[in-house]
Amino acid sequence: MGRLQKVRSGQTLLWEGDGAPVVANVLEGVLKLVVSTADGREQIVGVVFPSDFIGRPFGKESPYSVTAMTDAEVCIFNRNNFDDFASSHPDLQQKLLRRTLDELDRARHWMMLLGRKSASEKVASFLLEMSERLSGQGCQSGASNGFELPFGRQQIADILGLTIETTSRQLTKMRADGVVDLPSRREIVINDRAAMEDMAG
Amino acid sequence: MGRLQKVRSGQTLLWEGDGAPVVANVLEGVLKLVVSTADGREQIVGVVFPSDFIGRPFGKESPYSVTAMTDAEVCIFNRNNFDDFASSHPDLQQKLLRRTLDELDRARHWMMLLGRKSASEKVASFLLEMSERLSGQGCQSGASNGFELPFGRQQIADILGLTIETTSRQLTKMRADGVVDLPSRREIVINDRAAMEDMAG
DNA sequence: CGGCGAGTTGAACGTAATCAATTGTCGTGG
DNA sequence: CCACGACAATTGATTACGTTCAACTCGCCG
Repeated sequence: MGRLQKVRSGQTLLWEGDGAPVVANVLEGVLKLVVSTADGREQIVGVVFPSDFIGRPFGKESPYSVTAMTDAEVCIFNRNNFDDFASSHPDLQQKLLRRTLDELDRARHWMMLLGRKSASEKVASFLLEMSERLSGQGCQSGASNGFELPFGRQQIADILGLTIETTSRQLTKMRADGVVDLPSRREIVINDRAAMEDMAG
Repeated sequence: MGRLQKVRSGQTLLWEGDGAPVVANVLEGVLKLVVSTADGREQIVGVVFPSDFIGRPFGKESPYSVTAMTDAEVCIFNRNNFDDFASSHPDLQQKLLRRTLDELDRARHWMMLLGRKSASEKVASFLLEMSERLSGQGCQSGASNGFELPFGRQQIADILGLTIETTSRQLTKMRADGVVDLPSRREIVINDRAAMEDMAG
């Protein structure tokens, strides 16, 4: 019933406003959910990791684009089939409900960040959340202090509602203050977690 | 099984971070969902109207406060009872899932507003959305051009991630430009909907 | 070595925040 | 009915933060 599909980094799986004929499960890789304005500004409204769910069951059209940030692998279902299947499988539906409620909590928490936090607070909050979510993935459990981000500066900016320059400046400053190390473009090492948590507001 | 409860304007039903022992249905009035920082900044992450749902099924603690913005009336359920009941009633669960998915879409759309829109775009978007949501409530169907907001300037600011001063200035400017009328504190009349939609970005 | 894209750094600008004062509105009591 | 007080909203002046525009650096691959 599900179809395995490989997606290359940068490739878009679903387009904002399109009729969304599919839902999917992420097996491998990281994808982003993006909302855009007419004049090209972008806001990333969600980041999807393996075992997470993609698409909009019971809906007409996709409210956002879904694009791979790394090479990825997803298991695709026809939406109508899936809707029917879900309707007749309460246990699946409950699982889906729980996930959706979690996503909603996360989104609302993020709204506070976008609406009320300063640039430095945004970056600090972001690094802490990524440290948590990525270490769930990685080898050891618990939040490890070093991790590799699956995306570049521009994408961090699109998540935080900042420009790439401001994002870069904040990271540079954190490094200067000794709060983090930046061994390579996409690697982050949190030196002083307590200081970071203070900064996050 | 449900218990009717009246709530006075300003009264808080659920506190952020508290164990949330209840869920509820709104019968009458308007409530807000609020997330706060340690230093007192507030962001409204949701506005709840009659027939909408409140609370966090299948969760430990409430991720936000719920406060009445007007006198209100809600139907309260014990959360554990509700969870059990939902688990054994797939139709209810599906309804809840649909609602939650809708809320998630709305929240994500709002993230774009908070992260990427200018003050004037925010206010315009806000007025258009309220025009839609409130006219569903009111007498006639379709979006009517005049409506009464259930909240004051500070609360609009807390929804848009702005200060009260900026919000006020934007409204004044829109009135000066003839796009809206402001017959009283809480009344809005949209004169030029097309212009408003342009402004919304 | 050269060229390209991603990232960093710098300087000037602009938007919204902040601080402060004034106006307006509503409810209460004289 | 009007005067008053309390609170909400508006308006003004100034500041600060993040954006914008531009130049430059770094790492990587041909």
